[in-house]
Amino acid sequence: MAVTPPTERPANADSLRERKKRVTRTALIDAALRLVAERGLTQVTVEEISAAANVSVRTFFNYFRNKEDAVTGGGFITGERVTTMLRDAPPELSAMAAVRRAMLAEAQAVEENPAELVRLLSIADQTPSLKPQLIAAGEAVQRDLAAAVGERTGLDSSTDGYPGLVAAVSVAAFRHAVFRWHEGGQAHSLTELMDEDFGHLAVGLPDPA
Amino acid sequence: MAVTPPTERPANADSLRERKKRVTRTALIDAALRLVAERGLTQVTVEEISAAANVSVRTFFNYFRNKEDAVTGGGFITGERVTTMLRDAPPELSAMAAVRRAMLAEAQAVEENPAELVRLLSIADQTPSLKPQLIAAGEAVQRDLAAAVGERTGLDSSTDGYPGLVAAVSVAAFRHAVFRWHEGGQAHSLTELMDEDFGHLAVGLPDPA
DNA sequence: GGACAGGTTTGCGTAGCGTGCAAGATCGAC
DNA sequence: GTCGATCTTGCACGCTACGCAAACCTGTCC
Repeated sequence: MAVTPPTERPANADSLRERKKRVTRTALIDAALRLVAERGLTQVTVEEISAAANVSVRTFFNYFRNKEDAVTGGGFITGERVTTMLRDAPPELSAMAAVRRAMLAEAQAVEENPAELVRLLSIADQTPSLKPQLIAAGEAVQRDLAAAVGERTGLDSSTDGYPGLVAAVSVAAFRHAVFRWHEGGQAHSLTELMDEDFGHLAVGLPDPA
Repeated sequence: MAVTPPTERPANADSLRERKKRVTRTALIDAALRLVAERGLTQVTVEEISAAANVSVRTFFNYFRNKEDAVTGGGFITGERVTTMLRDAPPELSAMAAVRRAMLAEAQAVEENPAELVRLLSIADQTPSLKPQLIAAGEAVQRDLAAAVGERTGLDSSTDGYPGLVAAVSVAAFRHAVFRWHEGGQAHSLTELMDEDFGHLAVGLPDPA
């Protein structure tokens, strides 16, 4: 056979090399999260993070552009799950109904293992300079989501505004629910808060009675 | 008279001192925008910006935390106008209707003098690292907006979710309209795009026919 | 106009950030 | 085992960002 050209085989996707990279990456993220949670972002240097992960500083910068990237590098929504859920949703659902479902599923996933997200959010509200970075992470999700909504509705997301609007608004609502959940000390269920927000959205955000 | 204590008079708000500060600040912003538009963010140093504004580098950092701040420092929505419009809107309007009005007014204001915003947006899409910063700038507006909506609806924006949701979603829609307007080369009227988006929102974002 | 208090600018020093480069180590395929 | 590709590392360098203290400017009171 040998269909694969000699030079076009980056890695087996689960080769030793790839595994090592994943280990290094998560080691750096873990070290960053731990140290920053202890002392605050500005009181931790890249050198310390690198040392804690047993790599050189130069290697740190091969993985992340900066300290902030390492802390938020785990990210909390991948967008992947959301978009596949959108594709698999029954076709009779409207786009917004499908998005609502996907977001609720995401919320449930978070609630099954909230510790990591809570740690990240706690760091974030002690470190205002992280917020832009966190928001930027959501941007990628929003782009994917817009494309998926476009696919679902048969609209070209680059010319028609609807898919992009749905994506922007949905991510905003998601974020709002997550922040509210966190601010309230996770007293209320994230799933409920999320459903409440998307319920408001679905009826056009009229004044509450 | 002499009601004012000796130490409690920071500045006349329009004293020579305050005017000089404003001049320096805008000189720095102008220099930053001009140089970055010419060469790109990474190809301009703080030293050059400072020199162009006739101040020392140290002074630059007295005004801005970093280069990005200087470029986006002008910001494009102040939030002030929006919130006062909200307060002055006829009380029979629903919160969303009032927000819609305010946002449309803001759009019209932009269209009367689009050059500055267009320049900023052009820089931004040649410099992806600026986007987080730009979006973060909208955060302040969102907070003000939430408070204003809370006032209007009689809800406490720190406990009730509705005002925050309206603010988050509205800012998202605003941003979406602005980006779309800019991506389309300002071919469509921003006001129209804005109204379209808020129209979708008002009816719960159903699938387009 | 002189003097004082508080605010602003500046230069200096310094720790840390972020990247290009080239040498060496490691891995994958044959 | 060998060879190419990839990853790690040290080194060097310029830029960023801030603390500090001296010099300077502004507003106010007498």
